[in-house]
Amino acid sequence: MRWSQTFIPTLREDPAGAVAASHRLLVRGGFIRRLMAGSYSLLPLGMRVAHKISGIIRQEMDAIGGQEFLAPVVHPGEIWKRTGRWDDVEGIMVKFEDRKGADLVLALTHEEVFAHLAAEMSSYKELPQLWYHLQTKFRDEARPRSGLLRVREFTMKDSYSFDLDEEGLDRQFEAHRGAYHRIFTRLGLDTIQVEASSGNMGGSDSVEFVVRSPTGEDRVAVCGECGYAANLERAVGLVDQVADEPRPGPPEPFPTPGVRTIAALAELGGFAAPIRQIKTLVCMVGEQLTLVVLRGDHDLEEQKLADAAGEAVRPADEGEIVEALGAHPGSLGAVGVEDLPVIADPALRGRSNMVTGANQDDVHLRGVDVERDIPVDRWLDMRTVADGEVCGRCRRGALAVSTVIEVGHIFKLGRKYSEALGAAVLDESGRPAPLVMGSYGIGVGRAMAAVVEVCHDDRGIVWPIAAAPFAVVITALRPDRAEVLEACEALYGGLLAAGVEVLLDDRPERPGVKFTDAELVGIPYRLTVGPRGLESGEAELRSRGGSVNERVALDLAVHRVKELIG
RNA sequence: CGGGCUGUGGCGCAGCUUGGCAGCGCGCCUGCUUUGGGAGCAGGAGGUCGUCGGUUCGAAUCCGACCAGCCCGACCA
Repeated sequence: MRWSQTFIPTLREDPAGAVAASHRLLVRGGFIRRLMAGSYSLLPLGMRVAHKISGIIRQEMDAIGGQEFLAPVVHPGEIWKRTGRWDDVEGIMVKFEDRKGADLVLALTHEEVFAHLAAEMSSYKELPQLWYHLQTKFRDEARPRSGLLRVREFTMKDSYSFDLDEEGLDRQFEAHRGAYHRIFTRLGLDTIQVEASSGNMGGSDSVEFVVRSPTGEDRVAVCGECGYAANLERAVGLVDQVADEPRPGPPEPFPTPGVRTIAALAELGGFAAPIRQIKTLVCMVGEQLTLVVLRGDHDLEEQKLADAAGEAVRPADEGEIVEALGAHPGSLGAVGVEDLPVIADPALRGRSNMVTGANQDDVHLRGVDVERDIPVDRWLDMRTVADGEVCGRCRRGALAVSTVIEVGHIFKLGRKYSEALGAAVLDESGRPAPLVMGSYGIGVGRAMAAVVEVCHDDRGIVWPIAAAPFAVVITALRPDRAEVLEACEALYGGLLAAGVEVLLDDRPERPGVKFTDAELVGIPYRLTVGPRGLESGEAELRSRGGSVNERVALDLAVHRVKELIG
């Protein structure tokens, strides 16, 4: 393509409010434009990158036996009601009605539709199946942010596997693990595979593919010894043991005027160090107001609690707390509370001589023996692991916590959707068997943004060749001179004939403008053709990453470029 | 949903405190000069100052409501 005739609106300045590098650079480079919060148009350059990424995804999905479909974006509410998600995912699901008043929803994912399609199968002989599509999803996120990293409308490659049994599912799951690894590697992304919570997707196991980046929204823990890696929503570490000095007698109230936080209480002395406090939180677990207690220096990981309890969890509001306990947050405790269930973190097991709130404002209790004084109903691991903690699996290595971008997620779903939607086949013995499903997703735009987060410098994007909108840009200096234009056209024609994706910068701009634009846009190779080099029949060939910087004879340039891009 | 902030030509911003001609930089158009790292000169186009209402002789500016967006948090199939 010719730059002069292509819509590439580059900007000299960062867009207002853009913080993430991928956000700034994709907008400045003319790849994307925002329509509303969390909705972006792909411009020609962005579309080319999206095509590259989709192409790689298709190749790898096809290689593991995937068949490409295209399912609709607007679904009948009916199928979502059948799986129960009509109510479960309230909030981010956009619901509306057609002219007849029938319920419709915008696709947030496609388990229901594909399970519905799978209901047409009738024999185990048709299995296994692996179906996928690249299709728009819409999720009315509470807070879209960071350009393409978290949006409301996006294209996702989602695939769905159907098997007769768990062994089949395991094979498809492992095939996806391999395919995803290859996809991200080809895109230049160094991914970590981490155990993750399945959230309200349901199902047994899930693995996220994540890329280390400070811009990410997720945090994961990775063991340096055994390779254990898990999202903090699930990660398990070993808690350090604390030796308590026993203190005889019942808990003793003491006045703590104005003390509302763990830190403020700790200032009263060593006896109230955070590690010697009991943190009492009040949560709505399902429909039940529940006391949640942890060690003072530990944080609650809500998802771990939700998964362990098998219920949705939300923090109680202040009104609910005061009504139930008669005190405000800051003076709460679980000692002697009989009318509410108490869930405790195992780090509190066996602890004694601790400090906690007395359920009376400005009063705390000391000398609390956890198992003696608190009526614990359930012990559930629900604390957030901390950086440096000992690995919960190998019990030797240290867990390193890092911030990551989630670029892919694979789920073992089991039979939830197939049972709800009647997707079953007859097995060898002639009995109906609900299909065992898996689902697997990659966000195309997020992958694009992740590549930019990882591959950029202070001048702009540095695309890996596999994702680049063009492999080469020919920068024509003084295109108003016939000899320059002729040489560029010859090169351009030669590269096109050789099947190289080439952009000819034929704009009547000054050299500096062209160089900076080429670097901002991030095209991997640049051939510079100007009067100076033409005197010796040469062009200058540079790689955006800096590893190549050489002069090539014009008649060898096509060959040399082919050699470099492979 | 809570907290903080912002809305002024295509982009980035000033002006608002103390009401009185709507400005600057970049970009854009025309001409001339220039051309190996964001050119110079001259001329020019382009704005319901987010929306609605109020105060006032007069509102970008003051007041109210609403809308939109950004950042932090909550939330996140």
